[in-house]
Amino acid sequence: MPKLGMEPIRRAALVEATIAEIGSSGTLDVTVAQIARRAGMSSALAHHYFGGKEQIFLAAMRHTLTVYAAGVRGALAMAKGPEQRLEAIVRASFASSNFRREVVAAWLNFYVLAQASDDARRLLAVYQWRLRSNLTYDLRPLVGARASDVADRIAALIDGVYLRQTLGLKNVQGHGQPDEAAAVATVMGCLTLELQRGTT
Amino acid sequence: MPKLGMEPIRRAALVEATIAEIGSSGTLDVTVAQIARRAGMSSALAHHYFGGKEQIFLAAMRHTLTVYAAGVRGALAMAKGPEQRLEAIVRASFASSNFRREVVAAWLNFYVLAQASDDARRLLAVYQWRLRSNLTYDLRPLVGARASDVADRIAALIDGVYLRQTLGLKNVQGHGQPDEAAAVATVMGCLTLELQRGTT
Amino acid sequence: MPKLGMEPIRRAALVEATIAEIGSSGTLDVTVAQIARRAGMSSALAHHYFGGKEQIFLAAMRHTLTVYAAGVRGALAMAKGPEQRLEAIVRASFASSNFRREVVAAWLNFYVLAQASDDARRLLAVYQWRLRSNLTYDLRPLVGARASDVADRIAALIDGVYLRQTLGLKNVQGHGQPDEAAAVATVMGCLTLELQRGTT
Amino acid sequence: MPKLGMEPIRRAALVEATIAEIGSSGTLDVTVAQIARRAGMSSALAHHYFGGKEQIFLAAMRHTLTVYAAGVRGALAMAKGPEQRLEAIVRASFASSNFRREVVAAWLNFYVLAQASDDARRLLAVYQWRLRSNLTYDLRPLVGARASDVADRIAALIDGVYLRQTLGLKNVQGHGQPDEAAAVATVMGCLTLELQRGTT
DNA sequence: AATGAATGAGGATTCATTCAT
DNA sequence: GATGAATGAATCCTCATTCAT
Repeated sequence: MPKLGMEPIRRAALVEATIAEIGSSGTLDVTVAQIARRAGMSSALAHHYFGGKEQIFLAAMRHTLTVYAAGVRGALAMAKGPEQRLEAIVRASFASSNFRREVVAAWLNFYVLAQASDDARRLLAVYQWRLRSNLTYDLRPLVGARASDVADRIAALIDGVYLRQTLGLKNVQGHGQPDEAAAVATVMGCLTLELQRGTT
Repeated sequence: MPKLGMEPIRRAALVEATIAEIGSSGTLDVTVAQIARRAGMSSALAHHYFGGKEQIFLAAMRHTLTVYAAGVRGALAMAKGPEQRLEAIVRASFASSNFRREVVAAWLNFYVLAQASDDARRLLAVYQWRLRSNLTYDLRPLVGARASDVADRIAALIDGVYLRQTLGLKNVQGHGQPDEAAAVATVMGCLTLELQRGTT
Repeated sequence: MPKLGMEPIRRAALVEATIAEIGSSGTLDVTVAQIARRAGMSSALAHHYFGGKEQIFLAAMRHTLTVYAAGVRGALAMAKGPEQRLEAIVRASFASSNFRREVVAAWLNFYVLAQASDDARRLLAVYQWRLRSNLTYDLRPLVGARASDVADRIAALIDGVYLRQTLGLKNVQGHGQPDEAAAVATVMGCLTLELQRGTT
Repeated sequence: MPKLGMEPIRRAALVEATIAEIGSSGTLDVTVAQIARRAGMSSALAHHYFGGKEQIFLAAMRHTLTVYAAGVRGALAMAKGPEQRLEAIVRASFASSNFRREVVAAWLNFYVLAQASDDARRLLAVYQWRLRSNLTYDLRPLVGARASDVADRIAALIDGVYLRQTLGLKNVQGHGQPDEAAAVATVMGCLTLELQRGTT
């Protein structure tokens, strides 16, 4: 029962399915047919709407990064002062919407995709640039000239926690399923020390 | 001219070629034929020696991790006292033998491989366990009960620096090519603060 | 705004588009979607009007041959006597309405279509039969019993000139774009000799 | 039972099969699988040896043109004097090795291929150039300045006879199966008149 | 020890065609 | 009348893997 205006619905379904499929296989070795099946349509339709596999991947990536960015933006909107804002960024980074098994696995694979696709690399670069920019902005009043270095450290730490999470091992001290609290604690531990040290 | 004792030579050549090929493509989407060609032999011979593609990958992984472990061990042997030993671990992690573009790219892909292969996951788990164990051992006398948390933090930070390096962006403040000094500085910055805080 | 009597307009547009598309690609490897797009409608509508791809092709063929036949008929109507009529046929064959790059390319492909489609073969056969018939009729009084042979020769020559034109090479001595005058000269050269020889 | 030196054998088999397949379908719409099956191997092997479908087609074309050229060369070697040489060319053009149903059909399709492939176009251009060159060379002493025009005429006539043959209609007065004698007669009829006219 | 030969399985992509609106 | 939606069926091509030599 074909209707009009299916395109956005189909595209969204495919993006979700792509993340889920990458997440569940842990790999980019996912066929368009698998993705399409999970999204409830034929692979031909997937091609029709996206033009090709890489574009499907890129759309999934864009979506993931957009959701992440929205989370950070929302958290920042409610935070008062640099300290709160920094913690908001960290918490948003591990909010349950992003820090789920499948999303984390997809994230890892986006880094791989970025090795081969310029578009993908650009997307990731923007994400990193924004994160670093956000961190630096709020670190400046707190740690002065060290802001830049500290931002790098925190950003790397966040990515590192994500990366370790992909193994499904206890990233900090717990479970196996992503542990938001532990992840936040790991990063905040570092951040706290930096803030204590201050601008020296 | 078939020779005796060719096996170890062939295997080593294939392992090197595998890392190089993964490194240069940035992906596990590498054909056995490519690897074999780079190693100067037919793909049939590669199969003969390793039995299959996955085993080639695993051997490459094992090799990479072994080289890394040897580097750490060597560095530890010359270090005196916990502080020196900790720094030795960090330095070894970014020693030029490991921290090269292609090796870093391979490393990333090993994390992906670990998502799909139990053997690969085990190898990475051992690496992480060993790193954490080393760190905890030397942190204990310096930060007491916090050793475990700090070890997690440092380990995650190291992996994060690696991960960011894959994008070829400035991982800390510079360049584009792996910058050993910057990487060490990033991690040591965190470690120093932790040590300053001590056991409180 | 659906209108009445759209059918003939749509059909004509599709036929034109088909010839143009075959002409510009040089091949029958043309998708219905391409044709429909060029004709300014959806491919579904193209199917609606023609029932299928082959019928679209056949319609384009029929149209091309019809235009050609009309050209010949018109030219014959104004010619006096066998010689003039023969020349009229030759001239009409290379009149600019037919002897255009895209039409020539389409023509070539109709020969290919005729290999696979009986309907197409019939259409071409009729064209050839008519041409031969026209030629023979006017040759008879001029070359007597040789009329049949000469007609074959002239007909083959006309087709040969068309065929060579598809390569875009100098069909006779010049250019690259269809050269009506040169084509006519080539054929008339042969015809003139035959007429000079007469009925012997 | 794999042997060595299979490559030339396989390639030859594929070339033959390609011509046969194009000939029997009358189209370039032939799948690699069909060709490979006819040649007694898997389609994968066909790709292995040729790299792709277009190259298979080009090889078939090259082969066809090479056989034709060899035929002409052989005929010329035994001919004495311009007249004999000219007739030799014409006869060779319709020798049974070339003038077979399937080869003629393939020939037609090579013209189509030439519309889309530069390599194919080049091959056909070389054939035409050689034919024209051969004709002109021997026509010069017989028809003087008209050599060039006459060569064009004869060449076009030869191609036209081929083209008409693709329809399987009586190209001259007979049969349905290629009629070598009739074809030769058609072309020689024209040539004879030209020679009689001489250099005027 | 080493490889050319060979293939089955699979995957991205295209396209004619159908259908509900 | 007209079209977006949707798909099954192909087709080209790749590749890991096997085997006979």
